[in-house]
Amino acid sequence: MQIYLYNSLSRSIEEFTPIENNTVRMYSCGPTVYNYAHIGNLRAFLFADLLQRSLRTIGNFNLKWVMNITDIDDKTIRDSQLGSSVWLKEMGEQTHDPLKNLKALTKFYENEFLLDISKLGINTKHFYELPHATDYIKQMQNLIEQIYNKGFAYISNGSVYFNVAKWSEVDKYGKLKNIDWDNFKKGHRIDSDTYEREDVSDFVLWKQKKENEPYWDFILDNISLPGRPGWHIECSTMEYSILGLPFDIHTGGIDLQFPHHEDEIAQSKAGYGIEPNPFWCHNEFLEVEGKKMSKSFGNFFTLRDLITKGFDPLDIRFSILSAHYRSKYNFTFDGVIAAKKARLKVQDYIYKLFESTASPEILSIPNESNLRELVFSELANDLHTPKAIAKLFDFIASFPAEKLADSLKNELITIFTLINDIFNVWEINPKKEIDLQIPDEITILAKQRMIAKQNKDFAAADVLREKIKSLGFVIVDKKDGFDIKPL
RNA sequence: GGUGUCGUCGCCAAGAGGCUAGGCAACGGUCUGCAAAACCGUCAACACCGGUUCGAAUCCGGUCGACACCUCCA
Repeated sequence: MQIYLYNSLSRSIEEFTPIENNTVRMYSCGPTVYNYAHIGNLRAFLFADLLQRSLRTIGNFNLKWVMNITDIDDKTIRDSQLGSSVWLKEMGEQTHDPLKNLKALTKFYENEFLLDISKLGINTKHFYELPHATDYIKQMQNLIEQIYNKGFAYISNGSVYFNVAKWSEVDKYGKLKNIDWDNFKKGHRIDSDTYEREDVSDFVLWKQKKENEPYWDFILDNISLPGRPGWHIECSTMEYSILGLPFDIHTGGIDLQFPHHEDEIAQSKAGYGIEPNPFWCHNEFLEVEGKKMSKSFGNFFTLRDLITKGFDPLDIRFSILSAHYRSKYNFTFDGVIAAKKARLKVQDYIYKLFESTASPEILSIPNESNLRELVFSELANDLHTPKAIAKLFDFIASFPAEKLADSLKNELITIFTLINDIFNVWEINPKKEIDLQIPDEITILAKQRMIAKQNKDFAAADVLREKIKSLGFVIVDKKDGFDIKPL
């Protein structure tokens, strides 16, 4: 099926076709590993996952999906410095080597990050590579050198800056976002580095080392510049080194449009001479209770915070997928609970597909109600998950599982398997009878209740049911007996 | 200050000139001793004020409100 995607470059929905045959090369801006990922971060990764799964399943493309791990920046350096108050003992002993400390901290959070996204239903086997910025220092220096040699960079106080004014003579700077440069310069941008730049819009390619910071040697134009890379240069370099230029799609949060992605385009084009990628896809932000997530509002949640509160990561995945990726999503606990119920409703339907129908009433499904077409055509239209889900619910209501002929059920199992290759929140299996350990105490109370019930002493029966409930179990009456389930 | 997005039923969330989106909740029913679950059914909304139009949530202007970006940020 042809896939259409909104492209931030053209600000419109475009037909997507890969540059090279049937393989899509996609780069996603990944995490800076200085802390646990929060749900806002995770929305961006869930969006990238939705996109790559849709391309695989609906577009039938092979995927080369690359996501970088930023393991060097101001925050990772700050938090890994000797004596850091946020150093955890799980990271090991700190040393006097700043680079070793940096690696220990970032490795720890990288592992936690990979665990988190796995819980959210992202299959880490889908990644072609998860490159680390610190493994590409040489390549970054090489790119900086090319930019410098072509005259689009200058050295100032031991750092190297990109010359935006110079570059603007050659190509547009501001492709992804309209910037009012006159007012931009008047704006309250405050940066300690400002005075070292020729112009506030210039950005750093290479930062001079400071005391007790990790650094790499770098000789540019016969000048020794011990330091570390700027933030934007890493993506340009890794895209080039791993995927090659131009590649197909670049994803990231909408906040990265400017300056990060704008700077990436400028760097790649200035240095390598190639516009990096034709498609830019950005996801909107997630808010919590209608507000930007921030620690001061008390609405800042990491995935593990939510798991501690009893939320299932798959329900978080489904709740985030229930909003379109380009609209703000208002994350609320009630929303996750509603998503859970909706998700389980579909799950129950899937379970029923594995049960045989004794006297089926529905023997065929008309072509216009083909579930695969209904759902995939919505997803193919700029990943419209809310509509896809609505179509799914319409279908379930129109074709109840208990009325379907077995042959239809088998077809639907195949279709649900495909749909779940994208959503990845359901089990495409018969319902498993879970062997729960019911405490003897509960079983005894339940038996007492059944006896009271048989004696028509319903008052006593209700008291016993309440007692069982207070102990965390619920009694479900059946024709001749009862089931005990955890609350 | 500049730029942009958005205000849709109790909640979440689609729609972008005429055609019931959907989910959760609520209410009624089937089932049950009563429940729970499940299933069936009901229900409603387009921030405000003007304008364009035969017709406006949808287009235009204004007002109010929310949020974001311009600084590290998904």
